Amino acid sequence: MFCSKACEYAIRSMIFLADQSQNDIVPISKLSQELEISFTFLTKVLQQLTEKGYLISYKGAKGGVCLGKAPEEISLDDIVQAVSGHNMKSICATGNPDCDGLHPCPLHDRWQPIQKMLGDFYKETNLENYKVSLIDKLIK
Amino acid sequence: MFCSKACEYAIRSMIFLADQSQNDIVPISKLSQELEISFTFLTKVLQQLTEKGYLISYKGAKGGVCLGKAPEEISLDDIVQAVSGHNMKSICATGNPDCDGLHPCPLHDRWQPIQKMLGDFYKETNLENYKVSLIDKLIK
DNA sequence: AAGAATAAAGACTAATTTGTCTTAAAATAA
DNA sequence: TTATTTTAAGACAAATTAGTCTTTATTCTT
Ligand code: FES
Ligand code: FES
Repeated sequence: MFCSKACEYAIRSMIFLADQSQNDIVPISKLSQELEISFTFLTKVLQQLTEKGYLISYKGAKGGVCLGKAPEEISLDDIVQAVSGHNMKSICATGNPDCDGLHPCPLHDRWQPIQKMLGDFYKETNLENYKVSLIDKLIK
Repeated sequence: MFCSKACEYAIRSMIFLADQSQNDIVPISKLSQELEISFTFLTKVLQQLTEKGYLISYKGAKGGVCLGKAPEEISLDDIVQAVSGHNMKSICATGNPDCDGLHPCPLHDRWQPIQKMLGDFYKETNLENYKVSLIDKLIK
């Protein structure tokens, strides 16, 4: 819905890897089993993350992938951008390609605060803090 | 991004119609010109809104479409649902088909407040109040 | 009654996304 | 070295979405 299937698979895979207590090397076959995603398709999706440095891949026996950066250095927005080529920063509710306020669509004023929170969520959520609910954050 | 092109076209068309001072009958050809959307494609999209009663269509010379209900009776969520068949109420950030809290994905806790605001936005925004910014609403 | 304007409907095409299959390349294990 | 395990890469197929084209039915105008 918000992003493509490919994006969703990427996010789920990255979270799975972040959940490994050590930054272990996990074969994509295992990821595909655990997350119930087609192995060959997942391989292609994760290649895009490897290209951008968010994953490191190892060929051969005992090979697989592991996080390429510290968990707090990888945001959901990074993942979305790597896989789908655009971020969640300027999404217009009516499909305007640039929701920048210069050429606002009729929904712009009302949509903007929602859009802002959405963009912040993707940018500020990373593989370290994704477990912390935003409500907890407000309580503290 | 959030919805399909068809959805975006539907929302833009409905807002255009709501902006007519009277609830005039507007030919789809005019909508397609003003909004720069393919005429034949737009015709098919708007047919779905006519089926659900959100539009009334008139064939023949001087024909066209007009709103089928009072503007405040038509929410963005109604439009999305009519055209794409699903609403914005339970959207999981990782593609989980039912984001209901029973089978939460790893992002659920953190995502939920955002999801709530998003759902409320689509449900509470209608063709009458879409111009009112949510910031204004808070100030009052 | 005849012609023009308009939505409806259905078959078709094009583009994009999703997914499969096969082969190659690299690394480990025996 | 040879076999096995794994990612990489590219061609292909299937599904979904977007868009076109043509015909029909309806309504207004003259
Ligand atoms: S231009 Fe549409 S929401 Fe900003
Ligand atoms: S199940 Fe994924 S956000 Fe609720």
